Amino acid sequence: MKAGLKPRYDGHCREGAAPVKGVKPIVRFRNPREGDVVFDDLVRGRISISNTELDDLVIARPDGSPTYNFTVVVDDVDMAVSLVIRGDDHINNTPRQINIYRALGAELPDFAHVPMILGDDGARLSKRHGAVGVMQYRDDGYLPQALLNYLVRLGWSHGDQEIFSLQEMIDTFDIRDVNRKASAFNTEKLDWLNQHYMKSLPPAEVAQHLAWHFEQAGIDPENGPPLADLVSVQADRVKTLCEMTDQSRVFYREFDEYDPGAAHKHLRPVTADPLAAIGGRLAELDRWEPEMLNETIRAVAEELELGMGKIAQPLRVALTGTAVSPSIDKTLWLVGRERSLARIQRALAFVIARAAN
RNA sequence: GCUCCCUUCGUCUAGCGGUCAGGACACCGCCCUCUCAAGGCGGGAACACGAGUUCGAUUCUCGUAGGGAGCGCCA
Repeated sequence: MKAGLKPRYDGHCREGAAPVKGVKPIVRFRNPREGDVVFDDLVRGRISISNTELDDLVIARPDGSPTYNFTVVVDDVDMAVSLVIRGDDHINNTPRQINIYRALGAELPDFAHVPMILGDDGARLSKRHGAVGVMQYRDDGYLPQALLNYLVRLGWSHGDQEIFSLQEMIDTFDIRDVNRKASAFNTEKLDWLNQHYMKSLPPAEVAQHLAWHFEQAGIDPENGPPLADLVSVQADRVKTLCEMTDQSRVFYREFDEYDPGAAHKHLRPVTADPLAAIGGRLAELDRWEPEMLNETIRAVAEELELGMGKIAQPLRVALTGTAVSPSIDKTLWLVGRERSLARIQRALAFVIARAAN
């Protein structure tokens, strides 16, 4: 090491030696001393390394158990593995392994060393930092299609195409097109893809995944609108199924109290009449569909000569307890007839009580 | 220290000697609008650096810098 050389085996028993009493020997691989090991990596291209850089590595310990670089080769030869795809941290091991393949008289597989994936912050993923199991993404509310699509585009591309169905991935993917550079995971783009799939997949399919999240959150889907209906209106308002679940509670359960800010701003005494008028008109409806709900609200607004803002916001707070929800017709639709009428009455009572103070 | 690998917008990428260096996410602006979104339109934003090769380099070669990996009787 002082001479700037690598620490390595001195070749003491390279040409063979008699067993030494009291010493349990290890077994080393007799690596060629001259020439280069050259291989064509499917993603890196031609890689060449001199045999002088390779040591006579240990392949069996004193107890006879084999070591990694040896077992990997033996195992892959046994299984007739024809293509080895692994992280690029194994590039340095490959020449040693190739020499073992040759010594074994085995056919060489193709090698493809793919770069690793970095975290959102560009730092390497590790157990301590950022690394998670795939199922974590389900827990976090991502659809399988979104994760797959995101991952396939990380380090690989097919022209300018961003959206890939599973079949398209299978048809167009080629390991040779994979990039050599490590890429950073970008959750914002995953979010975008997730929303894309929530919006474009059949609502019923998304609903199946959503049902799992409802169960996790302890919400009974039977206590409100069909999940597919929910998906159709919430998909373009949230990034994940978790958000969708969180923001949809109000359609399945009563809320405790109004958001203070929203109530203060929108449930004012002046809204009593409009709310009462809307409640009355909605009660007369014989069907409860977005289109007629929308017409009804607009008609009331027109009759009272109020802008939609003056009508929709108080109603929104009445229905959901907050100032943010889907468009007012869809909100009414999802809350459902009975629950909507009841909540309007509740808001009315709140407004009247407030006026009395 | 030695060896190997990597380097285009903030991020994911297209490019494979001649392009106004293209797309996507994100960001900014405008439009739409009952809130929040979604959507539409537009905008800013990159070839790490230095030498070569060449009529011409993002592209080919060699250096430099920066980053990563390996140099185990761990996998």
